[in-house]
Amino acid sequence: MPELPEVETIVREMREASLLNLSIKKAEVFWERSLKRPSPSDFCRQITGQKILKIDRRGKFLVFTLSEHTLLVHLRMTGKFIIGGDEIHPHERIRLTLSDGRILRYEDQRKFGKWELVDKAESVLTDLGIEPLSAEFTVGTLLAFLKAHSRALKPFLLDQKTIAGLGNIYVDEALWMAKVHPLRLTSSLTKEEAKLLHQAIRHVLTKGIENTGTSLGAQRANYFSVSGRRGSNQDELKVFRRDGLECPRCGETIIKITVAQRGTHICLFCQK
DNA sequence: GATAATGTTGGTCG
DNA sequence: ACGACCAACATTAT
Repeated sequence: MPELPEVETIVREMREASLLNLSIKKAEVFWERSLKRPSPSDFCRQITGQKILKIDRRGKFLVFTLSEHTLLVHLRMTGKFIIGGDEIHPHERIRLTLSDGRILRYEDQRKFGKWELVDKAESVLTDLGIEPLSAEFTVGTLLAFLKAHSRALKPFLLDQKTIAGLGNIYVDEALWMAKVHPLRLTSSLTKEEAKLLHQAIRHVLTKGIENTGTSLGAQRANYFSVSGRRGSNQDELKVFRRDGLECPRCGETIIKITVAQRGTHICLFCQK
């Protein structure tokens, strides 16, 4: 669930919460496999005393630049950060105690998320594709990517090696907005369709960030940001999880199909 | 109460 | 190179 807009929201809220320039006083690992490397004991020993110099996002990764190392965190499906509180939550996997006394807790119900403490972030991030909200991501670059492959559009957009940060929600929304079917072959898109798709991708991601992310459902398992606030972008979704309801553009019933083993929501009238 | 489905990614196997 | 399938895991919906 945390896709680019959700991760971006977390980064911004961490900066606003003044985590920058604090140092890490203590680290505790409650679930070892949430840590990809190094070992829990090495991790705790190495990270203790390091200062948080920068907090950034690359694709769906959170990138913490520390004084000696870089901490990379991928939230996968259910990872989340919470500042404050004291009791250990049942889903809490790792905890950092900061120099001002505050606690940064990492919860991950399904345990898919991963932390990694590395010397150089590049070693992990090199395989990631272009940032879709960067100036380098133009219609021209998208068109070149589309023509370079011949595969279904949806798996292409979900592939982090090409464009970094899109997930199931924002891909369905972007495809609906651009009026293209998820099974269309990348190589078959016209220049005009590529332009619409480029606009749509940037639009849904920008809106998602403005709305501080998408929080589906009412449960705790769903996305909420560092502050505990839910996002509001779920109210803006046009097709995702809206199967059986009317397409907001043409009134046709939205259907759900499977594409690349992922639930996929489309309007068959709008997306041929 | 069993079974299916769930936002992500990485691996294997054709 | 690409897609189908599975695995990691816990919880909710059917």
